[in-house]
Amino acid sequence: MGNDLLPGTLDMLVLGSLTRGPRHGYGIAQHLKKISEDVLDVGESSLYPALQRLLLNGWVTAEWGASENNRRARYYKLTASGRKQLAAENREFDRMILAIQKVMSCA
Amino acid sequence: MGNDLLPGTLDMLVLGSLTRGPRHGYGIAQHLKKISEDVLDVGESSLYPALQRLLLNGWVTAEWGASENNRRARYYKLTASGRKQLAAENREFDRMILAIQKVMSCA
DNA sequence: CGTTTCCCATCGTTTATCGATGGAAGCACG
DNA sequence: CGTGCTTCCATCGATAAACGATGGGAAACG
Repeated sequence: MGNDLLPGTLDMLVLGSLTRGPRHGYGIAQHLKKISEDVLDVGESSLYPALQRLLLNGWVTAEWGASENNRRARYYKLTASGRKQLAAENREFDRMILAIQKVMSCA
Repeated sequence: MGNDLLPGTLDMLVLGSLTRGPRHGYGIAQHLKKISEDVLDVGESSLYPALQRLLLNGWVTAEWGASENNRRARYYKLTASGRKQLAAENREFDRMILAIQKVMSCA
């Protein structure tokens, strides 16, 4: 039931989910859903392509490991460059939101 | 230089530009650019398809007229249904923004 | 055992936006 | 009068992002 998220924000959301430490894909999806109180519902078919992008750009690294309960899982970790990217996307996002709100509050 | 706007928000922005009265396409683009202080830069090739969508959905109507300086121009006007749509999109947008900000402020 | 939960991932489709392009009509200027 | 700038319309093809459907394997759970 949770609606589509705003396109263009997925990479930022994923990077943001990794600031507190590495997570695996499934964990990222759950984290987003939980923190947003079910507003954001990222399907895995959106998530994994996003993670591929982030890997390609060097914004995260991946490492196989074991999840809390003995299952194999691929942990994604924010790199220094990823942190910069996150900051940049955040700034840009705020800029946009502000601009949009100016328009919306009429003037 | 003004960057891409957030995808998915264009319809809302266009509808929002019409709350104060009818405008023609070119005027909408200028209005957005001006109010947002050059942050939003909607190309006409993004704008006209959007206007077509809005027409198809009955959220705006179009009427030919003359612009301030003797040029032929097509004026787009918000309908009642368009006003409802705008309100709905606004609510949804706020919901998303709030959710995203929750994620971004860590937690 | 069978089912659920966890966790990975790909493929094909859809949809939005953009860049490039084209045209016509008024205006300003030399 | 011609040239070019601004205004205003619009379409087309490419690109990229996100989604739905789908598939599979391995641990845990009853």
